[in-house]
Amino acid sequence: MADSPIDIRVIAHFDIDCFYAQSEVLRCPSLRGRPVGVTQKFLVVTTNYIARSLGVPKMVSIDEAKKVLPALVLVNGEDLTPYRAESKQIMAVLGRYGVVQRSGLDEGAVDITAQVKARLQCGFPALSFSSHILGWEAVSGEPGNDSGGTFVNVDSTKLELEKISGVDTALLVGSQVVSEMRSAIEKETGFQCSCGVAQNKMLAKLASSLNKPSKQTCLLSGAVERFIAPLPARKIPGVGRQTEAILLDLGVQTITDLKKVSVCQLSERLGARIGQFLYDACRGRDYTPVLDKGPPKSITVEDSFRNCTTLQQAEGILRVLAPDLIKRLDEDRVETGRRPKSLTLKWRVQGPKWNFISVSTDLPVELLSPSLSKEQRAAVAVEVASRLLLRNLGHSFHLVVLNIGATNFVETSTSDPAVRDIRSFLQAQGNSPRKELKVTSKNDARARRESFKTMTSALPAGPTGAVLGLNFSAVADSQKTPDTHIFGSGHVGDEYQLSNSSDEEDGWRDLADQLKSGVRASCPTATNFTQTQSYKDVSDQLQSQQSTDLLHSKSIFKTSHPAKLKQFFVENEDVMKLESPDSQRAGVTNTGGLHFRTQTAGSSRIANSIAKREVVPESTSQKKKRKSRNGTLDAFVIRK
DNA sequence: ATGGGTCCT
DNA sequence: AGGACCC
Repeated sequence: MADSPIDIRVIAHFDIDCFYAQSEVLRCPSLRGRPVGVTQKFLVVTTNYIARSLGVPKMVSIDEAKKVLPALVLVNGEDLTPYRAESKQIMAVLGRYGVVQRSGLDEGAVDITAQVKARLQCGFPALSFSSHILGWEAVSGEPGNDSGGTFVNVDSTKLELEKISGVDTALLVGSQVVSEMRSAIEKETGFQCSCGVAQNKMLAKLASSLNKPSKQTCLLSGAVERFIAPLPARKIPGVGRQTEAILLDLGVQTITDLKKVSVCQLSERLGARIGQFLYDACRGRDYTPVLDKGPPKSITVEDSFRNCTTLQQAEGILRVLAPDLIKRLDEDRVETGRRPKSLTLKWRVQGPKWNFISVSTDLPVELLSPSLSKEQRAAVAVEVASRLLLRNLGHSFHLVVLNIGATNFVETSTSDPAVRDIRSFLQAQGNSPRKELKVTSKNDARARRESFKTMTSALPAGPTGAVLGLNFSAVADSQKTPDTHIFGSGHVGDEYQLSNSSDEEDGWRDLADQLKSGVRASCPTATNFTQTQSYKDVSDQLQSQQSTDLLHSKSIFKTSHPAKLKQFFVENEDVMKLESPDSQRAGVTNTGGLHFRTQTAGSSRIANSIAKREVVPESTSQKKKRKSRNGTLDAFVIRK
């Protein structure tokens, strides 16, 4: 039965040809035309196709490779930094054509169904591309080739359109799209790749490895069964050594063998999930969508070595690794705004058992603190890691691999790209229409906003203040510990009820009274930091006191969560640094990222607008007035 | 094996 | 925390 058009998918699987080796050749043109191998430690991890044609496969020892081919040019590829950067460029090109699911630096699946459908809107589009095609005979009337597919320069004149099924039509148009994608990648990044086009991720991946390098293979529907039937079960992505061994025990070698085993039998030996997966896979079925997995869930650095038997040696290794980790975490923060919560240490000891041992701990906030030098932060990492090692290894050990990394990333206020660079953000406010801020965090950001609305609408009408820029609100913890506050992030445009007093300090006191009167039990509200002390001062204070007045003159709240408060200060330090005498002069109280302007009764227009939750641009006269005092803040906009 | 990653249990 | 899998 034919698939309904709504079920048809066209998936392309891309695989950059010998990625590391190609990268080295691209960055060092004198290598072009020569056999090249990329090394990590004592291994040649990959070779270009020239080297392969001269007898050097990938994953051989350097000694062996040199013996086979003395002319082999070896390049060290232990530092993945350039590969990561190039991979990102390539993935960005792919991303223009559909959702991309990366797997490793050099591979990815792209769902190009939408592209295909768009081209079929106006009937069968003109085709012009070269591809290997399995099942060619069914759509052309020409003879086909089952080993690797028929190589054809496709154009519409070769096709017997009336004979082609909807699925195959889509796959052929998809191949046209893929041909253009490969050209785009090569033109924009220099990289050549191989590609498979099929109805699902598994088949596309299998097809992509059929013809290399720099070739594409299309697997038409009629050829699926006979293509996969003779393949070893191990070829199914997801079937590794262990599963292969169990299948062999069941008498299964090929996909054809696998088809004869019942789901029950498979599930018995391998668990229901893998059982069902294999049952589908050997029939060419893979219903899993192409999913963008987002930024990495862990960032780690590691090294391997021959002997590391003392803590001093381990620390030496960590001192090399830690700066790399810090650098990568910083880059990640610039890109994503998130922060890792856990530090993991993983190692392998010498011996027949090659398994990794791993431990994790809370990642010390100092590791990410912008006020500490990179060296200081690296030293913190080394210290924590070495303590972890000492605790878990005892005194006699022999490490061969050491890995340190960060996981458990959480969104922060700066995870929102719109507020990541508050400097440009604030500058942009005056000139551009207000950007809708997206609340992306899966946590309680939405709930917080909702409860905030409840709070602001429940409060009596009256003069109101509004947050001008990025703000942080203190979320009341719970009733059980009065005077306890957890610090979280608020949002641009959140509104706060302030006092009608023109005296800032009274305003804050009123706010505190509101909180005390019970509003805070269920609602987030504003808190008040002033930026008169550096993080270090606060940190010292926090360390010396269990509960501390935040700051002298304007502090209202106490905290019973010094650790969380400290975390908050570290997280937001870069924002807090924005504090400038200018904003003081402007009559704006910048309180640790909170930009408040107190509205007196005279500003009824704005007060009303806030009540109605309108967007209110600052009036020209207001702006002029303020600009005459200072020019740092360009807009006063209230949202919702 | 290398220097990374993923997801599941 | 460890295992199986992927490149």
